[in-house]
Amino acid sequence: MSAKLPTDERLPLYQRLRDAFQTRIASGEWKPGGPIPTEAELTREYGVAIGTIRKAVDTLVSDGLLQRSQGRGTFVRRPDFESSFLRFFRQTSTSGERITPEGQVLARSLAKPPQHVRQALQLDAEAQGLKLDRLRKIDGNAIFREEIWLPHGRFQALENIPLEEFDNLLYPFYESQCGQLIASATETLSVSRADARTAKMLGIEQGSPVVIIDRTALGYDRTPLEYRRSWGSADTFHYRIDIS
Amino acid sequence: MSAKLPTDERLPLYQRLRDAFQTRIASGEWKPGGPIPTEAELTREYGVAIGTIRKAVDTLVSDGLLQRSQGRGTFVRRPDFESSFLRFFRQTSTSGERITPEGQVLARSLAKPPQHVRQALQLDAEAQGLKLDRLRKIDGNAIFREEIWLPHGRFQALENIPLEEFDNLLYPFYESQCGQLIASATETLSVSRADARTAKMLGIEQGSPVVIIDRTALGYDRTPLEYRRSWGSADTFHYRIDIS
DNA sequence: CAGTGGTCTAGACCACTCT
DNA sequence: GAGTGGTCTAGACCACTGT
Repeated sequence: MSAKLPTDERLPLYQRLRDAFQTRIASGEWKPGGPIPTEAELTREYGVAIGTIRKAVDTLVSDGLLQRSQGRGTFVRRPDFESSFLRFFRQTSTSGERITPEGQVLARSLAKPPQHVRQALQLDAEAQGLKLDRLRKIDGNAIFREEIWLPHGRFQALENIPLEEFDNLLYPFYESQCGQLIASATETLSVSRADARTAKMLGIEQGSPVVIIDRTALGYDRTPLEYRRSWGSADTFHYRIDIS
Repeated sequence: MSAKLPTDERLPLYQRLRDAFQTRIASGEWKPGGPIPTEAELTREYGVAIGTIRKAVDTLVSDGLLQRSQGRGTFVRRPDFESSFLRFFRQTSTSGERITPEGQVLARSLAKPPQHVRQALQLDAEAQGLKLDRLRKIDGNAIFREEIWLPHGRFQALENIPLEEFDNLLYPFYESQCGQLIASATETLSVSRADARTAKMLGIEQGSPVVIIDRTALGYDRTPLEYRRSWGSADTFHYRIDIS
């Protein structure tokens, strides 16, 4: 009855189970938002004690991949980037509620990405990239602008969709149009001064401080799927962290 | 044999154990860097199963308060702020190793702290604060400057120590001189432009972008012990986060 | 009510560290 | 070798969710 656990036999059982679960999420067998089998079922399927199953699930829960709900089941978590990103540019005026800024794709092109983008997306020198220029607004005010690079191979479907039909949130859009799921991301934050183009788009003075956020977004199998650079006025920027 | 667990009886055992452990850390009974009793001893002392002890310890480990070491024991973690803070201002030139910047206290004064500091330190309107002006350098180059506010009551010992005798790292210094232990902190990051004083101290142009980090540091019992504002040139600033 | 995850127990054996 | 934390098992009972 016990299913095969392909990973290294020397590893602890619960780690091998975690890898197996992660693979089932990455492959789409366990779908984002959907439930995974119950602990009792997994116990039967893998032939291990329920405590071991629980420990494997625990690690994925603390990694943010799964979500438990007592009495209902355990679910594949759908990561919520847009709001997490927004925390950076906190509107001082707002009532404190979460607002998702509008997103408008201004331009699209097919080109060879520059070297640092190639590296982030792990593309070889000849690979083509799909580039999107995008503006994010709240209440009609430009908050930040974005340059997005996608590996052409996986995102061909986006090539012919009219720009007006791009959704406000891109990650669900990637999922519905291209079957590509974003699972996690790494961001690097730095500060620079606005160039002419950025200043014009954001309605700020050229040379005034801007925050730059570089994001590489990964799929469940940790393949890089998107590289994104965002520019926002530094004035509205506040970021909070807890250390221990 | 079972020790008393003062916290709410309706809470799960492992959470009440965690609270009890946290209290023993906060009180100094379990000292930073030192070992806590073995799991077997705790099992006897509290009269619960070892698995429950382990779960309580697990939560404190993932909170960063404890650290396990197989075969040796479990230890109270001494948080390592200085290096974590440094990650922000990463030297592009360096070899990638961790360097602790030198810290030099330039001035000290006793004054009523401004309102936002009072609030952060939870001081009443009449309370006095000890203020330190400090410069942090790497290889003799100023990296950032700091303004530090301490509640006078707990830090009186610092009042008469010659400024040259302040250590490079303040948190161990607080511990040895005043018996005050820092356990965690919250930081807020924002961007501004250098005023005349900051520009001069950092050797940058007035008006150029600077990163401001506001930190409130807490003791193990979550009492605010230090408020600190740091200014650094935005050019050398890079901060990395992982989202999921 | 049946089914889910949450808590708790008791004990076996393993892997590592120190002396 | 003695003692520590790490892994794994097996099973009992509780709390919550949906029907």
